[in-house]
Amino acid sequence: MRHPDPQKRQQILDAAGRLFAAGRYDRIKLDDVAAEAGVGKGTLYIYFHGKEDLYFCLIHEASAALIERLREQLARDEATPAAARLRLIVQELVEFAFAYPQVYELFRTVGVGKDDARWREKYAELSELIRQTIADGVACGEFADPHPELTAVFVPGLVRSASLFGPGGIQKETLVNHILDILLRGIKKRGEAPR
Amino acid sequence: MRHPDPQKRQQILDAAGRLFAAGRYDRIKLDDVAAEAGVGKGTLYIYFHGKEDLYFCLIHEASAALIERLREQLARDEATPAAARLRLIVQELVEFAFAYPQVYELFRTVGVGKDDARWREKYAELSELIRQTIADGVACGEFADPHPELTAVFVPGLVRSASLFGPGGIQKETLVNHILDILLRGIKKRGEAPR
Amino acid sequence: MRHPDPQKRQQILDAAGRLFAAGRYDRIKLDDVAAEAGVGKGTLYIYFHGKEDLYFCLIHEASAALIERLREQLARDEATPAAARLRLIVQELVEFAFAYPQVYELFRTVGVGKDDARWREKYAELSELIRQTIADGVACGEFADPHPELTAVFVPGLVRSASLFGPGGIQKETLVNHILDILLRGIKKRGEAPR
Amino acid sequence: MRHPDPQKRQQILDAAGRLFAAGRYDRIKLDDVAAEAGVGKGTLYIYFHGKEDLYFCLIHEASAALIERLREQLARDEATPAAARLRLIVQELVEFAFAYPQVYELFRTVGVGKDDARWREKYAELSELIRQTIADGVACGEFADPHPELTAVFVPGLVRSASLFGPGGIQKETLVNHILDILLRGIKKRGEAPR
DNA sequence: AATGAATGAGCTTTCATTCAT
DNA sequence: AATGAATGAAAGCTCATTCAT
Repeated sequence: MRHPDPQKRQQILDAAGRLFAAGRYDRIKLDDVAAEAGVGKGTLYIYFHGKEDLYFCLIHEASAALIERLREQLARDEATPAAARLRLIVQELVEFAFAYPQVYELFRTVGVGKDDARWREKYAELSELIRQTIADGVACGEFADPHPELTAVFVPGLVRSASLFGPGGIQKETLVNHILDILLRGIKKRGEAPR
Repeated sequence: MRHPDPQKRQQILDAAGRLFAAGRYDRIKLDDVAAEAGVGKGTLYIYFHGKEDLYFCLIHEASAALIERLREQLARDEATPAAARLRLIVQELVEFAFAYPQVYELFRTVGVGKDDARWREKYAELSELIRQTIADGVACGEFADPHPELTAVFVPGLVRSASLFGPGGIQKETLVNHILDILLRGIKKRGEAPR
Repeated sequence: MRHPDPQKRQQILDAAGRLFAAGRYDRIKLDDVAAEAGVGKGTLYIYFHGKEDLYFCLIHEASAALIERLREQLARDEATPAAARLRLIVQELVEFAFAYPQVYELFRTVGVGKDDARWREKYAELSELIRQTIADGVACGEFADPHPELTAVFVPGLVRSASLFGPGGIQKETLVNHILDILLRGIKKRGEAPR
Repeated sequence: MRHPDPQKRQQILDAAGRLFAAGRYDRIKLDDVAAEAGVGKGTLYIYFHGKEDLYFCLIHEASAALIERLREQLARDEATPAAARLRLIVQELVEFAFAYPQVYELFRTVGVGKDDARWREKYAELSELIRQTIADGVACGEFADPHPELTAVFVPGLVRSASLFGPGGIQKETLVNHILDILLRGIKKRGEAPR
């Protein structure tokens, strides 16, 4: 598996992304992927081992890109309070969900079979990034969370729920704020601030 | 499509549930479903229109059952505070996720294409149930939530995230508590306890 | 194969006749035959060995009826000239084709494989009847025909061609006359009447 | 449905012709057609939409070829008397029936359902060709025929009857002559030749 | 005798993969 | 390297036939 022309490889991944995001794995024909990418069907097999491989490469590279962005963002603002860093993460996730709804939709399609080792690994990376942020917040007394590793998996889950099932036409800003509201303060009405 | 023997129909649904939950839609052969159900292949077509129909009936009836249970529970405790009712919902969802992990896993696999109208409808019912509960809490001054319809879709999302990606071996109790903690109070450390 | 209720048997044959005449053998489902006949599917197997048997019984009995009628007619008019007897045959065939277009249509569907021994036998009977009539005409100097056995198979062929492919809305009378015209005198214009 | 290799398409049609002519439509398996043609089963679907399409293409192209030949023959002998032209037609039909008994047999199997529009159209073309020839003969005083359009459908019918049900081992020559005898002069014995 | 639910062999069709060009 | 015609394994589905009731 040499990849003589990285640009053509990307062309194929883009096409595949568009199609896989739009329909179920088993309904996407490689014929269509090839057509959408504007290459011959045989060419797919020069750049990928087969349908499954193409699919997982797609998922893998999309999530790698997302994580990469997140890391960069977080690295830039290392000193800020944990809540701000969490906001950054949520913002980035929402941003991503709006910018590449197909890819976000893709994530949803991933099975949890053993095939998906590569994807689970990426997901674990993402969770860990979030968990660390929360754990930092706890360490510095900003957060109180007995199960940061659990809360961590909630974060992308909230974004996902909202973009899949939430009311249509919602604003990014609104969504980010609401997720953070819930995440940070819950919905329980506070007693009057103690005098 | 008459259904002469409802028991046999259920037999098939059960078998299908087991298989579909364990693997991807396109890898499940109707041959296997028939074998698992202990019926002939043709029999499947007496009770269902085909593979797709079997699949969606499965989803639909599973979620209908879940919603039914929820409604019953909520009806029984109409008077309790909203927080208690929310706990009931989360408990029920978690219970369900642990009791029928296959079905919960099934939900994940549902496409969002137009085919799934029947399923979206069920999902909407579930969300509405939750939204109403939150809205009630807001009405009686117990909750403060500017977007109950958004929060509503978060609730099953949290359960899903936890059961799919959460740390293995977690206790139902712990999970319910943590979800409610987040949902009600968030993770932000409160100011000093009021004197 | 006992036939406990001859009337029910006929009921089935009638229904089958209607359906087989309307469509290709392989497109007719025994389900439909049973429904059309107003009996259970299993009942078909009490009166017939199976689909093939039902089909051939149908053909066989229909042609037997036709031949029976022909024989009766011919027996009644034994003394008439051969041309008149031939007219009788053509009339009867046309009559039959108009009265039971389904059955006539059925004849068309018969395969010529070895399965059809029973039908070929019936067809041979019909041809022989005609051949004999022609041969009689030759014997008494009324006809001149070097190949009566060939002419004999032409006769039902002409009726068939006309009813299958002939112009729609044709009158029985016209058809009979034209067939006899051709058969007896051809289309060649006679030279001026001698002298 | 592109047809990249017309030769392979013909290969398949030939194989299909051999098989369909030998047995009933529903007993012919595409597996066998593929094997007979020496191609993979999937290849059939590159060149045809499916079994039905293959079948009708077969019928259509065979009759198109027959009609083409006829037209050529007739064009060559435009000036000859109508009787000679009719002989040409019968000769050609008989020739065809002997050369491609399968195809002739095929014609018989065609349903008269609405599917067969394409075939009926071809059949109409053939009839019209014959009708025109007869009408010409009538116009120039050679024939007397009050229903040329009816006589026209008789012509292929005669060939068919003979080849399907006629006595085995008959000579082409004999058949052609007998058909023409009947068609032109009938079987009625003429009065004594005019002195 | 009559039924129709159940069956499963066997069909048509699809599509990931290969490979000659 | 790139292609797309060819392939055939494997799938979904049908329906003649059976058989418990």
